[in-house]
Amino acid sequence: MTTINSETEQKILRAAMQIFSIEGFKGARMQEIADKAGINKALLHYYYRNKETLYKASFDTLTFKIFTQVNLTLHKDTPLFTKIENIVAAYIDLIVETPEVPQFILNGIINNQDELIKNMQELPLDIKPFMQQIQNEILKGNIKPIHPAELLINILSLSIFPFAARPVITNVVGKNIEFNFDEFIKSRKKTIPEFIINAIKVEK
Amino acid sequence: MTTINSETEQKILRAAMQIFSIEGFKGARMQEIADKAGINKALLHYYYRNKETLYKASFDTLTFKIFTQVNLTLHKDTPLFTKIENIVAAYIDLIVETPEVPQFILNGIINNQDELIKNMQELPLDIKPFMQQIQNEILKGNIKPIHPAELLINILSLSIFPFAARPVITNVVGKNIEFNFDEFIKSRKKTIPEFIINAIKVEK
DNA sequence: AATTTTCTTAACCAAATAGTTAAACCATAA
DNA sequence: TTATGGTTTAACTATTTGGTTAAGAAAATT
Repeated sequence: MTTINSETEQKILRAAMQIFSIEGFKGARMQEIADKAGINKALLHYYYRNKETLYKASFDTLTFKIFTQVNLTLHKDTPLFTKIENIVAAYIDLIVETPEVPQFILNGIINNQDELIKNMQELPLDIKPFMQQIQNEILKGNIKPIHPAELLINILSLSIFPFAARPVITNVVGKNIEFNFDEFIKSRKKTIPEFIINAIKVEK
Repeated sequence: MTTINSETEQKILRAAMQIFSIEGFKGARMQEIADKAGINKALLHYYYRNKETLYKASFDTLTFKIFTQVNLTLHKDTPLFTKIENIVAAYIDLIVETPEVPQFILNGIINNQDELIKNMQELPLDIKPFMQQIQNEILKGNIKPIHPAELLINILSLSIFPFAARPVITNVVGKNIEFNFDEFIKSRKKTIPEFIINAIKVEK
């Protein structure tokens, strides 16, 4: 490859991320990925020695994108409540843009790709400043005592889970009432931060 | 089989649920399931014609267990806040007991087993009374306005997601601070309901 | 004791699929 | 023009694995 990231390589990566997300590691076929990328199997192996290599490249690309994004939001010097809004919005936008992300990550976990998870430790995500900010707000009496890690996990849970569980949600809820998932997600950018802020803020 | 559910059949189902949870449908090997069940492949096919049958049986067994449990909690005639505590506790207990559940369900989703998801519609889960109860509390001014379905989804998100994302959480959080997942989960039976109730209750 | 059901062993088949290889084509840049 | 590296085609291999089969052993049922 002449350039560090040739166009073809990008096409392959994009295709691989999609197929792996939907099919999982074992379920994905190299032929299918090649087809989706608009190339052939031989060229696929020309760029990526084997399935593992391709999978790892896909996983790394996605996680790096997410972690960088989240890390950026966490480090910006904004008031806590605004920051919470930003984190939620960043997550939701990211997932709407590339809906395969949560499935892919969870699939990576499920397939017990321990190595991959270990590699995530190398990724840029430093939650200490955010945790410090929360501690400060607690000390100042602005929010109720809560473990900073727990607050972060709650934010992630509320933002990500509905995407992973989408089919179950639409079926179970839709069975009972009128329900439009896309509208629901749109509204969540507002309702999640509201929910969280209500949960932690101290009435004065 | 003479009895409706022979001991062997149970052993197979248990093994299948575990393997399918970890490996997914494609990733699971019949031989591996047979080994885990302590029997041989021929007998496996003696009880379950093929992989699909076995997968469906596993999925149905698990989902039926969950849905029945949750449905029971939702229908009990308890005050809303108590009910929220009960739902969370029921979920956490259930997952701690059979940790493969969330992974299995998500794997089912990922593998696009549309049929299976459709089958879930047949399962006993009627959320209307719970939604009615929430509406009543809103009208009585006891809790802030929130879409009942959204509240339910929030409850599920906070309860289930950490299990699905466990490896990521332990790595990311553990990288920054001392973190014990089991203790964290234990504490969640209290902190999740607190968090939710704080988020929705009206100060008087 | 006779019979039916459950279970094992072990060999086998067929399909799917990861990965290889070789020969040739094509664009581009030296 | 020629050399190089990206790309295609197509055939081939080796392996994995779902599923079958047959013969019989063990256990339960009659």
